[in-house]
Amino acid sequence: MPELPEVETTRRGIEPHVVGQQVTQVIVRQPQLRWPIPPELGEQLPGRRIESVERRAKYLLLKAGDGNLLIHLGMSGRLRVLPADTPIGKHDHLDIVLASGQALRLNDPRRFGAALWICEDPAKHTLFVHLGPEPLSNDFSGATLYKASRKRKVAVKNFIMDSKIVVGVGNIYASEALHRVGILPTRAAGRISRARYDQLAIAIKEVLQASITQGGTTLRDFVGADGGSGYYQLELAVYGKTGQACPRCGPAYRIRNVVLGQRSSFFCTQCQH
DNA sequence: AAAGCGCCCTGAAGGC
DNA sequence: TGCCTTCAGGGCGCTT
Repeated sequence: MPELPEVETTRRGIEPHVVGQQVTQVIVRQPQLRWPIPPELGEQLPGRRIESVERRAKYLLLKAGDGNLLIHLGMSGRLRVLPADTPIGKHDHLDIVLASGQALRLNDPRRFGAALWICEDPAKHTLFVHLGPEPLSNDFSGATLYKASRKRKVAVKNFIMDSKIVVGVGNIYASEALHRVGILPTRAAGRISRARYDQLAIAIKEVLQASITQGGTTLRDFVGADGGSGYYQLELAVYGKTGQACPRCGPAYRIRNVVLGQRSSFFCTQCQH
């Protein structure tokens, strides 16, 4: 389930293999992803040269002339660069074949991902217009969270997972960051002080950055762009640890699980308030 | 405007 | 063993 660190790791993994490459062919085997892969992708992309691979939120943008290939990995998507004649496997929905003889191959069992062709400036696209700041940028801070949260009654965990507030904070890192700073995920966003939001913003940056540094995290099925393991190496304190001892409070206190906004949330009632 | 939740999908895990 | 059910998850978009 790619979170932002996995997407960034994927971006870095594919970048050297695709930038500067001309696309020779687009092979769509299964167009029914989150949105259907548009015919324009196959019509426009061949013959173009990929100029850059950028990331905005969890979207990857491959710039090719006046258009962009947008890719979202959903929760089970993987991108790999491999020889174009590599036998296809189950759920290999899309190949972008390159002049180098390699192909960028999208595999996505659950098909929550997307591949779109965007002609306009991506920043003006409806998917991007309402996005909040990048969590690792200087545009994101405790002030961002504090200002946006006044009078908001939504649970703080849902609040920090709202892409209009800040992008790229997924379910795992939301729980982890809140535990780090001792904030209860159920607490109303509007009832948290500026000082605590300063800490929270730092914690979000820390967990995301640490995970990117580790080369991406995952629970199960992430494999890096070159096929290497992206298995989660960063120690998770609370996510998925229901019933286990809180690493901060010791064996007398157990991690609890509550569903917020239809997402499992993990926390310790002793050290989080 | 804000909040809540349905939905898209497959595979893993658990129950019987 | 095998079938069935449940759950997981990102995030758009509809409803209240």
